Amino acid sequence: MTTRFQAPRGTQDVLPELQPYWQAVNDAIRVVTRLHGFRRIDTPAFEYAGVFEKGSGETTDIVEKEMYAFEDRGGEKLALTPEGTPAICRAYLEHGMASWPQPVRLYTTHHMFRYDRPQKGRYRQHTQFDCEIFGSTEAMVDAEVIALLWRLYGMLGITGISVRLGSLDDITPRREYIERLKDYYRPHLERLSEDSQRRFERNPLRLLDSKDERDLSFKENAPKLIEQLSPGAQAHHEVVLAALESTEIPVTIDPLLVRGLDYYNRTVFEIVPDADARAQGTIGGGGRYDGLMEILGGPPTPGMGFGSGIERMILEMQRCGVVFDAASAADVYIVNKAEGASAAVFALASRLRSAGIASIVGESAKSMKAQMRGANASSARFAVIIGEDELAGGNGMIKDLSGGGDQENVDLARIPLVIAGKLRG
RNA sequence: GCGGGCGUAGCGUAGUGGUUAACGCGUCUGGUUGUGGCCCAGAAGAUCGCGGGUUCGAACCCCGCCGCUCGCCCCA
Repeated sequence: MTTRFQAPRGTQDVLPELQPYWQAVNDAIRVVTRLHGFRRIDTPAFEYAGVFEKGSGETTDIVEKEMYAFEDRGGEKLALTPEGTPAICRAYLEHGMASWPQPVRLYTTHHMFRYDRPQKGRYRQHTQFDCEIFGSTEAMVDAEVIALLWRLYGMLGITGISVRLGSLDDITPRREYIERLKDYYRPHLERLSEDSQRRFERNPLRLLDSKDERDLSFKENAPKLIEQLSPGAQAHHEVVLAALESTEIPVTIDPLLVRGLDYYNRTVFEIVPDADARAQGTIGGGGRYDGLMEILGGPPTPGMGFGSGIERMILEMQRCGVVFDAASAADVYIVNKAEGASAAVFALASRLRSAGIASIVGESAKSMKAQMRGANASSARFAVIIGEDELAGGNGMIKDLSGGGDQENVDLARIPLVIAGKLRG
């Protein structure tokens, strides 16, 4: 052994013992999306880099410093999807979904790739559940999407979380607000933290998100966007809030909620554990993006959606004490101890499986004791022992492993039927 | 990208400069002629994350790298 490989930084193997969580999440996603009339779409693992450069915004961290971008052998600039929404928008345009009945409701689960420093709940490859609704400007749609995600978390047993809701207004009034915000901060620039000085140039909205002590007093007195929304955005916001409050979803208005993507307007939201204020505590978030399709070269098409990290959902499930019983590996474990009986044993296993009975065959080279130990470890309900005596009589010994170990000799041909009956009983 | 903590068999740990690195769980094999779970016995399994340095001697001290983790930036 000279070289030992390990999984690349920020990636992880999902071992069998964790699979029940993934299974539960995927099952719940299928149910909840059906309840809301969403249909599944799958997009490629990589896209032309331009999809994200234009779609997510060239100055966003996701594109600027986290994107896995590369040239293929033909010189095309590609990128592993760092973010789902632009890719789904691209598919919407490419397949003429504007001619489908509107609005179009789509969901997917997709690997996302971002070159970032890993932490608990933050990986270089993670899996995101994405929902998008295209073609509706209605505020009710925003509330519905949030409610869908809320319902999913409920189904998964995730508790102690709440919705943070904000509004980023429409693009033009937001630009005017940003100018007012910069006017407010400009005289104090020298006294701000280094991070905030950078934010002033790159992403002024983030100034309100600072946790640095030096910035706090300025933050408090800064003009808040949510308090001076344009009339249309204000009305929209009120409808979303009222709809959510009508369904007992705990909502707090977060005037400082800023999302990392450029394309959002009006509604933005995050769902966060109450006990965990860190950024990587956020399990899901999204918002409205009425201008994104045009940025990608399509006709004006409103959109609303979210992304939610499945790895983070699972961490929350574990925090909430959600556990699964260890699944048994099979219903039947065949103890194979007859000289030259491999064909007969193989055929028996095949007939059991055809009858829908999960079966594992022991290794004939191992002793009967060892194979019985294997049967026990597999937590199979029955062992079927095929030894010299049984084979000679055309029988198999069915042993019930659940209790004291009752066993009976049964004609080989009848074994699947008998076991099916016992499993039902 | 910046700062802190950690890294010993598959897993959880003990060992903090001096003989063949210890224990529990797990794995494998046995406990007489063909039988599990409990028990008992035995075995396999670790170049002490990797590389370099200090030292007569390093798992233990120093440096670099890799990985995990916590905080920041930011995101799911």
